[in-house]
Amino acid sequence: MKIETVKGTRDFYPDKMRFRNWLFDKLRQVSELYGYEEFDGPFLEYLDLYAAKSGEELVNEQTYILESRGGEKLAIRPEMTPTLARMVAAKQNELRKPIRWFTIPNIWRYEQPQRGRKREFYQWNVDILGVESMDADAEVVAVTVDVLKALGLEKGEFVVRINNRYYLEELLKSLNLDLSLEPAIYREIDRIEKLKPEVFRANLEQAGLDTATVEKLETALRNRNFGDFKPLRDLWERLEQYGIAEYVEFDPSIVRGLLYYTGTVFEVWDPTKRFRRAIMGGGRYDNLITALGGQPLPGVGIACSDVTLEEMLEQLGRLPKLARTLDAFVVHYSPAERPTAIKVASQLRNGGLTTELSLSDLSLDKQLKAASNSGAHFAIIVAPAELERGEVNVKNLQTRQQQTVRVEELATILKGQL
RNA sequence: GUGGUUGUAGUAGAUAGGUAUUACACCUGAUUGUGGAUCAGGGGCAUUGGGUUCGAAUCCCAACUACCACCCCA
Repeated sequence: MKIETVKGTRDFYPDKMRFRNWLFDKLRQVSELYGYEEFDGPFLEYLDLYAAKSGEELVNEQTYILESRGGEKLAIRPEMTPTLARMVAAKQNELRKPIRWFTIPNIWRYEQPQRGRKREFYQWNVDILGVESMDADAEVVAVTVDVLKALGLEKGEFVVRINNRYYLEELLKSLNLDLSLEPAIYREIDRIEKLKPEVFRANLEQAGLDTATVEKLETALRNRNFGDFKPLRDLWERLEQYGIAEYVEFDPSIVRGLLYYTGTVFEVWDPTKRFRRAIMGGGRYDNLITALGGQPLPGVGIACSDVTLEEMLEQLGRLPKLARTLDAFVVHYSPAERPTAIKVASQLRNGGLTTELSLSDLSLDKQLKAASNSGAHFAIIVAPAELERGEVNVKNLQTRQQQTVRVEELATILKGQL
């Protein structure tokens, strides 16, 4: 019987794990540079937590739902923001404001896997709560830009497209649109880039708009100038002060699917359009905490997945080359030297050097080959003749140069040469 | 959930019905105290399950995977 991985899941062999750790380290470093603290929550939540605000599609179609033995409906987390909101609401008064938190949880969504999209993935979330002004939104965008730069992306390789849902609302009002049509209209607006113009027009006319209105809407959505709409003006002023205005652009067609967003919404895109989808997404959610029983507390956050980031880096040829690193590999000439080899290895480890010890009595040839394949900087060869003088051979596996070193000085000397 | 493409050793990549090829990797060896070269030798593979056929990697069906387009999204 051959058992494979569950559809849409991944094994992280050490090679892959090295990349994942590298990625997470970058995400943590940048988050912490801005004063964000890491948190985590449970893998399972009550389904009700998502029922209210996450959006029908996400909850009904994409969430893994299971029943506990006690008959309660549980959900495997399909996103992290509701957990964050629940945690914040539960201890709202004792938490220092503003709340700056980040997390990298694994998230599950029942979707058709394809490139850049799995069923289990890790999702970096950065959130700031307790700030009403656009200062918070600007900070989140700044963290986002810095993360992408830290991952090695350069200007022109990504763009943060920003909109404000209230701007869009006013726009629709100015066109005298029936507000009951809004969800349908938003949906089409969100997809405008992917749809052919004819299809876009046809869809909207089907939703009840007349041709003249559709044309006006199209023109308005092409507008890259938000005029005197204050929240966006405030935001842009800050973005300029951060020095990141060159990485962002205003795009009135950004909507986002989650119901809880209010005000600012933004997405990171690949300007070359190699990805026909957002790489990151986020926005402001001013009502979510009250929806979960807390006092009013505004929030802004962004999320992205390890899968899309990896795909993005790969497409751009920016995947880091991460070799396994090991300081020393200790080999011995014959079984008689093994006790000393063990002592030598312990000594190196006590000195803080990562050290692998050969555990077999294979020929020196084989052991050196193993040392070479281990990725170690040095092979330490414990052999009888040198041992009589209290010395071991140290071979630099890159330069192939060999030196003789007194056992007591080994750790110190190696540290100096790494 | 819908439609399409796909699946050959660890990896890459031939094979258009007749005992599966090659490269790299791997293992063994080349007078026994030194790894990456060279040489010689070696093991391992047609996703799975059915069907057609004297005979299937090859044709047909199904399942599964990955990928692509919808859908949606990170």
